[in-house]
Order: sequence, then C-alpha cells, then structure tokens
Amino acid sequence: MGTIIVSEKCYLKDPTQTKLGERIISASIQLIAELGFERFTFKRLAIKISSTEASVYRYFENKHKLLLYLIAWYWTWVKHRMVLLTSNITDPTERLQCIIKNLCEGVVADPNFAHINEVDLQTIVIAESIKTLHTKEVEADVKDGYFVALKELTEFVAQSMLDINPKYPFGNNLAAMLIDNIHEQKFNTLHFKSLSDLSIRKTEEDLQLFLSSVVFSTLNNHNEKNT
Amino acid sequence: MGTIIVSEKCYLKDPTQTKLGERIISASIQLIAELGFERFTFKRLAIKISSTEASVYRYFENKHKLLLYLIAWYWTWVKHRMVLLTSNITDPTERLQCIIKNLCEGVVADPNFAHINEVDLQTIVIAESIKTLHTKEVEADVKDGYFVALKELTEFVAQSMLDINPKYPFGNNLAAMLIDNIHEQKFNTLHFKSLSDLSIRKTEEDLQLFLSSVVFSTLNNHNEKNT
DNA sequence: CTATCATGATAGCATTACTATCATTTTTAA
DNA sequence: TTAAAAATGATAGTAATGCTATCATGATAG
Repeated sequence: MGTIIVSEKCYLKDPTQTKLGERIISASIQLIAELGFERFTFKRLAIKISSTEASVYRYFENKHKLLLYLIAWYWTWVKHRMVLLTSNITDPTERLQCIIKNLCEGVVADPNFAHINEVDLQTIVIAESIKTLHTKEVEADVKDGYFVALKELTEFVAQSMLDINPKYPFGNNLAAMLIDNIHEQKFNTLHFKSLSDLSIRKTEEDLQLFLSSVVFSTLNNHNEKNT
Repeated sequence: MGTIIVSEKCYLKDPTQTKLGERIISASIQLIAELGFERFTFKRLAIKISSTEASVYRYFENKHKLLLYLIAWYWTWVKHRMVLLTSNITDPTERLQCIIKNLCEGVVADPNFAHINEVDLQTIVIAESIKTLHTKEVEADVKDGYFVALKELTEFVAQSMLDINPKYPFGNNLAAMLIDNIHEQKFNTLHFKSLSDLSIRKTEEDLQLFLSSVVFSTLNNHNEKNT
C-alpha cells in the first residue's frame, strides 16, 4: 500500500482515514469521469454511495475542493512515479525523453491504490483540470497551496530541460506548455479532430513524436545560437 | 462600420439587429470580464441593462451560447484582421513572424465596432474560452459549427507553417498549440507566476520570443532531418 | 457503560436556470 | 392614420443546485 499525501487545505476531514472517505473518492472519480464536472453533484454522489449530501459535505467544502483534491492526488502520484522512473538515468537527453514518453502515455491502474481508478482519474484531469485554474480565485488558490503538486512536477520537468541546456531562459514556460499541451492535444484528437493531425490509432506515439520534437528542437536551437 | 458575421446557431435572435441586442452584447462583455463566467448570470445582465431576464432569453438560449457567440465573434475578428495584415507579405517566414507577433500582442479597441470592447473581450477569451471546449457536448458543438472561427484561424496558421516547411506533419497540432498556449502563458504570467519565466513588464515581447523560437525551431529542425 | 464521534435522516433556504403569461410599447404596413 | 404584428417589460412560478442546520442513531474508546 502506497501513500499519496494531498494538501490538507483540500479537505475538511481526511478521506483516506475512513471507509466512507474512500467510498467518496472512489465514487466521485467514477461519476465525474462519466458525467463531466458540471453535471456532477454531491447529491448524485451521495446516492451512488448510499450516503447523504450532509455526510459528503463533512469531507469536502464543495465540489470544487473535491476536484482540487483529485487533481492534486494525480499530479503527486505522477511526479512520484516520474522521479522513481528517472532516478537512475544519468544522461539528461535520455531522461527528458523518458519524461516526455511517460507523460504522453496513458496510465494503467496502480495496484497500490485499490480505491482509485487511475485511468478514470486521468480522463478527469484531461477534461477538467484546466477548469480548476481558470477561476477568479486562482491566485488565492495558488497561494493556499492547492497546486503545489503541479508546480513541483513542472519544476522537475523544467530542471530536466535546463540539464540539457542550462542557458535556456524559458524552462518553466516550456515545461508548462508541455504538460498542459499533452491534455489539449489528446482532447483535440478525441473531440475536435480537425485541430489535430495525430493518428487516432496511435495517438500517444504520435503525440510523443510531436512533443519531443518541439521540446528538443527548441532546447537545441537555442543552444546553437549561444555557442 | 465593419461587420462580423457569427454563426446563427449561437443566437435565437440576431443581437446586431436591435438596440437591445447591442446592449446585451456590450454589457455581457463588461460583466463576464469583471465577474468571470461562473458568477455571470442573465439576471445580473438584465439588471445592468435595465431590462429583464425574459428579454435576454429571447436573444440567447442560455449563457453558454452567449459565451460561444462572443468567442466566435473574437476569433472571426482576429482572423479577419490577420488575413488583411499578412495579405501582402510574400516571404513565408516573415508572414509567420507577423502572425505570431500579432497573436501575442494585446488587442486595442477597434473603432469599427463601437459597442464591443475588444480589450475586455480578449480578457474573456484568455480566461474562459477553454471552458467552451471542455464540455461533454463539445463534439455536438463542433458539428453544429460553433467553432468554425477558431478552426479557420488554426487552419490559416497551420497553412502558414506548411508554407515554410511543406513536409512538416503536425501543422494543425503546432498551430493549435500556438494559439492555445498564448492564453495559457499569459494566464500563468498573470495568475500563476511560478510557472512562467516571462517578465511581467514585457510579457508580450517575451512571449513572442518564446513562442516564435518554439515554432521556428520545430519547423526548421524537421526540415534538417528531411533534407 | 457512558461520553464522544461518525454517520444518517430530514428539513429548509437562497440562488440559479429557465418557462409562461399577459400587459404595454414600438414598428410596420394597408 | 390606424390596425395588426412584433418587441419588450413586468411578474410569477418551477425544478435543480449548493449549502446549512438539527436531531436521531449507532459505533467505539476510555
């Protein structure tokens, strides 16, 4: 059993500590993936887990906070695996290749977390995560630490880029672009096909090809200019 | 007086044809920019223009359709200006430079459309446009033509990229990434600073530097591989 | 075995998203 | 000029949503 620790700010009562809490997490992932965040309500969730709205509110202030929790969990989990996966790769280029490959690939269920369906969770992140950022409260939410997981992953990726080209001035932007665009491209390929040339059969392969070419071309080209 | 034609699907009654329609558009731009789309309601809008909820509903089915209308207007306007601006540039590289520059720059009020505040409208597009795509109904909305304006702009940009390198296989993806990422980077620089290295003083200049380096490096690097 | 805590059950309230109806004003066309 | 038609205003109402409050019940921990 692994443990992913999510900022306490997201919840009123830690859902990992009780049976009900685990049911809330498990069912909300299923429901949000199925209905989309707009149609998801605590009422529906309560019915699904044979509990009550009031009980759900004892764990999460509102559905926005619950979504923040799920997405923070996801990025913490992704970053954790990313660090493990790349820890013994010494060549910076090889490491960044590995990072991009893994970000592009669809996740598979992680047996360490029985009550979390990582595949559905990734579906949620692809479709909904941008909505947690694009709010009027985003600055307060950033300050409150709701996005540390995403920030740490971005910093990790940015650092791996700077390992290849220490003089590159926009590491954070390129890393943020990479992480964000993976979802955009996947989303477009699925739902807005005319904006994408990626093959539907091997989307992830093509995506990796596309994005690593963008990233490495940019990093290397800047190198040339400076040497 | 210019004219921007937006898909009829967006409205029940054409807002450009009446005084009340123009007041609805004008005030909704102001209100959404000010409150954000979530807190914006037809009730509030009606009060602002000294009219009634019922009257607003006679023009737009719901606030989602109104947002689709505003965003379609914006992209139609941007593409229109982009085509004009680049029509007499023959050198493909110069043309793409000009496109990127103009996409990165903040807009200024267009005297041709007195009742539309283009600056506020751009604020809305930066903050909210992604939400019109990330819905469960997106495929139906794409089919219904709500996004033709964005699609046409993307195709135009993609074509300009292929003019530089006809063999580049991901023109639509690179163009979509460019258009989308402009907003993401601006948004991050304003509201999630640790994800961005762009200077706050000259964000647009830096953004242009960053994005044109990404785009041209990618296009040229692919060239090298193929020659 | 009792005090505390987690949950369930139920009620209720304010806001939102929308529809319906009818009165009034404005426009248009004979 | 006037009657019909169209646009808007005024008002009401309904269902769903987001959230809070209260009290009962059942588990559990000291």
